[in-house]
Amino acid sequence: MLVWERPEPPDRPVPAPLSRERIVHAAIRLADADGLDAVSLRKVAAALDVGPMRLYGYIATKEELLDLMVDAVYAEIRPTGDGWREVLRSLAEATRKAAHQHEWLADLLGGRPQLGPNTLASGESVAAGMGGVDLGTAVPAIAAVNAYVIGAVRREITERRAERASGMNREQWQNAFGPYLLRIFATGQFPALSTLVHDGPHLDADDTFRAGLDFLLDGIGARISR
Amino acid sequence: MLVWERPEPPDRPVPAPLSRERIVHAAIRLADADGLDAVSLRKVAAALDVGPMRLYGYIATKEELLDLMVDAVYAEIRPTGDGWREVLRSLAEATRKAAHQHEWLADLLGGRPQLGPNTLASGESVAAGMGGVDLGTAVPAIAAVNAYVIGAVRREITERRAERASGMNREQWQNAFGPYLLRIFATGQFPALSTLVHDGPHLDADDTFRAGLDFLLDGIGARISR
DNA sequence: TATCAGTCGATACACCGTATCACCCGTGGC
DNA sequence: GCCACGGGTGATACGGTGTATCGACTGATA
Repeated sequence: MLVWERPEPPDRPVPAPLSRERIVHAAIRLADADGLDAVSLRKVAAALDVGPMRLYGYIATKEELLDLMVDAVYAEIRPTGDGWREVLRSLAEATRKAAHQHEWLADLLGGRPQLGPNTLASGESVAAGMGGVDLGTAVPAIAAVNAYVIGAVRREITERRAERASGMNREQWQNAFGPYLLRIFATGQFPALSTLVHDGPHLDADDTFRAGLDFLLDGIGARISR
Repeated sequence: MLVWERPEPPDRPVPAPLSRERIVHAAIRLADADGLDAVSLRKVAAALDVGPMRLYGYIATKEELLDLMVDAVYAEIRPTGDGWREVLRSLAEATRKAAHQHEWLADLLGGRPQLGPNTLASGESVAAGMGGVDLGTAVPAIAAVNAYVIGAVRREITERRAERASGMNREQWQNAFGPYLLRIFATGQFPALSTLVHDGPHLDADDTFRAGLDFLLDGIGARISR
């Protein structure tokens, strides 16, 4: 058998070897582009030019893949700052920023126990930054900030999607849901809510997030200095 | 034709006519029993002794069914109390209680815009109870409490499921994940986190939820009385 | 060179949400 | 009283999902 009968095909370069990292990265790219629903094992495998079953040599289940995706994003979430307040604020802002870059994170945050290396490293940064605060306060404070961030980011991304789905900007959104809400409010069933929506401030997403976070940090601060 | 020729068949009573309410109720029962994954249009239809396509005469899509389920649960969430603090606390506790009775609520909360009648009625109760608080504070305060509740409930239910999945009680959970965490902590990569887990308080779910909620309400109170 | 072990992926299964459309039944018109 | 029609119903179908199974091929070893 002659050597040149099996030349290295130049237009089909030898693929990089499969790995957890390549799989997770491909899944993240799919999710970033088309949302979490676009992440199926078949599509991830296809993006890697591989049969679907091949992935099971690297991950046990789809849930594990989702967990790995979350942990991969946590690589970008490294709270820093001087003092507990800056650290907790940094944690919140970094998580929110990550969710802006990867909207699907909002669907996954808080939905599974996260014990991956990057998540733990993020936790380590927070724990280290709480130096001086007594543990009896630090533990519930961290838990509270985490809970707030999960919920706030979830609501924010949900609202963003709703706006995007029905037209583009907030004005069009009001045109879409406005009639329905106007009709509801016109019935007079919800007078206080109507007043609140009508006369209340129309904060943007940034201000809303920070206002809530400030409430929480103020409350924590009051406990610490007590 | 004689009257008794068509008696009411006693063992096959005429089925109640189909309705949104009956569909939603059946779906909630399925979700309560076996989780959200057990809610498929086919199973809901089967529970109602009906073909799957029949449901599309009452709901447009599965997402709409999920929205209706959430709104139905909001019928139980009617915050009451004297003064903004009691009202917000009542909102939080009632939502948490509902999630305890319907764990799937934790998966849905905050994941879709909720404009159903019961959700709006709940919002009305909150808005009405905030009387006296200036709107510039009330709006972000309500948003913050909602965000906190969504995240806190999500984390709590997630943890409860993890415990239930790996044995039964907290001790068994520690035996399941303990070795992994011990090995991680033994590497010394996460000293601060390790200290926090080791020497920190081990609050139960009730205390954790209330501690975070108190932080938030304290912070809101500081703003109101300023 | 022959055998074997192990990896890989094609195929299969059960299930999903939902589009389509033939059928059947009840009703109105003749 | 009979028939044609129209609309609601639900069987069937389609394209997708996660994953179990298992035959075939590959590479290494005796």
